[in-house]
Amino acid sequence: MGRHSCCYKQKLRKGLWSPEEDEKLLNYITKHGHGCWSSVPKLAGLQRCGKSCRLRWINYLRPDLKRGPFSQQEENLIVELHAVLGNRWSQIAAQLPGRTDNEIKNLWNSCIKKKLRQRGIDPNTHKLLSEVLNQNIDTETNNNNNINLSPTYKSNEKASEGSNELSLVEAVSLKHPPSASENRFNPVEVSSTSKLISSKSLTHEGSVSSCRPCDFVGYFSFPHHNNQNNYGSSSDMGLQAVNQNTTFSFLNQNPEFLQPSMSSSSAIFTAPPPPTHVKPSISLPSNNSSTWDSNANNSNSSGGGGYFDNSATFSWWPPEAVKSDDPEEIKWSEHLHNTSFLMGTHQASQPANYSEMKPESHSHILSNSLSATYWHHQNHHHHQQHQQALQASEMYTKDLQRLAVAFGQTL
DNA sequence: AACGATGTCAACCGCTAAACC
DNA sequence: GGGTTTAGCGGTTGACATCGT
Repeated sequence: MGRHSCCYKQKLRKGLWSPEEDEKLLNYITKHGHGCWSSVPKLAGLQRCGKSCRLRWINYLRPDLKRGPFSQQEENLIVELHAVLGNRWSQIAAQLPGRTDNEIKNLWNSCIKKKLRQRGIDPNTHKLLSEVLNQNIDTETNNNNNINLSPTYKSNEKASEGSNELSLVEAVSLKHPPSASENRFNPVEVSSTSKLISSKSLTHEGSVSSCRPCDFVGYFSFPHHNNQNNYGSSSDMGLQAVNQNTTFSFLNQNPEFLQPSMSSSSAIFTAPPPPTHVKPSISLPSNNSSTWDSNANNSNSSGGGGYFDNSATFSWWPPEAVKSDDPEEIKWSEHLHNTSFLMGTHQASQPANYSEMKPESHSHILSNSLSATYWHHQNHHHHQQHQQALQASEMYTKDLQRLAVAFGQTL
């Protein structure tokens, strides 16, 4: 770990925070609020730079932080959100109250990525690794055919690395849209989620070899677009980006639209009707349900009645990943009929009190304030959801406009 | 018990965009 | 309009913990 340039100049402390420092910062912000971060350390009597104080507050001292390990449902949600948002950790964190972007990023890099790879899923694209391999071969083929990518796209290539943003193959498909009969790199597919949803794996009433969140995003969000073959307006794109965020809550609330009659390695899905109303973004527990904490704590309970409980009854892991001789795992796979997406391993549910799981110097403060701050989450989240939906809309519109510029298209 | 490999996570770095002057 | 400051974000690092031999 290095030191901020400002820390060098002022010979400020670096590294781990001591309990005394935490207490100073906590006391100061509790009394005065943070105001301008650069002035906080001086006023709080800390030998730290403002940036360091801000980070410490956001990632550790903030009273509304949820402590303890991630529940299975939280992990599933992160995977779902990552399939849509890519490495936009702050936006993902915004959907998980009490979790920080740093925490989620760490979890992703240390744990979830590994789990996905173990199950043959590319964590960057959320596609089967074999599919990704095929795409790379396609890409090479296209490159050999002298398809020139504009500098604009190339400059974004690194940015989209590690995310599910438009892949090279997808971008090329915009430049060279296939015929309707081919329907392989359908622009609609790109517009729906900034992800390619291969007609090979999802058809209107087709057999799919694997069922992944990214597939359902495009499919259930915009089934009425299936036969379109135009690029749509930029405003359409924005709306679709918003719709895309509705997909998971739509699925969670309408599991009947996912009726996988699992037979060996394939499942048949019937097409759902288009959503009749749009509920922006991933939903949090409603006011009628118990708190987030109780939902998380009930991760192993099938009848909790919260955000995660009406989940779809399918798994997006390759079937072989589910098969196991271990009775415990078999039992777990049965349990998953009542859960959202299968993360594979049977992890312990959240303890009743997070602070008990991970004793911290300020755990008593954090746990005491948790329930109080949850009210704040509940009451402000609808507004937050709306803002995030708008942001997502703008974000995808920008991405698509960038690509449009790159390929001389008008969106 | 010792040691290296691996995993976890808090904290830092560098960058960007917005706000401010 | 341009320079500076600030806030925020994602990538990376490194200390520490745990595991395996």
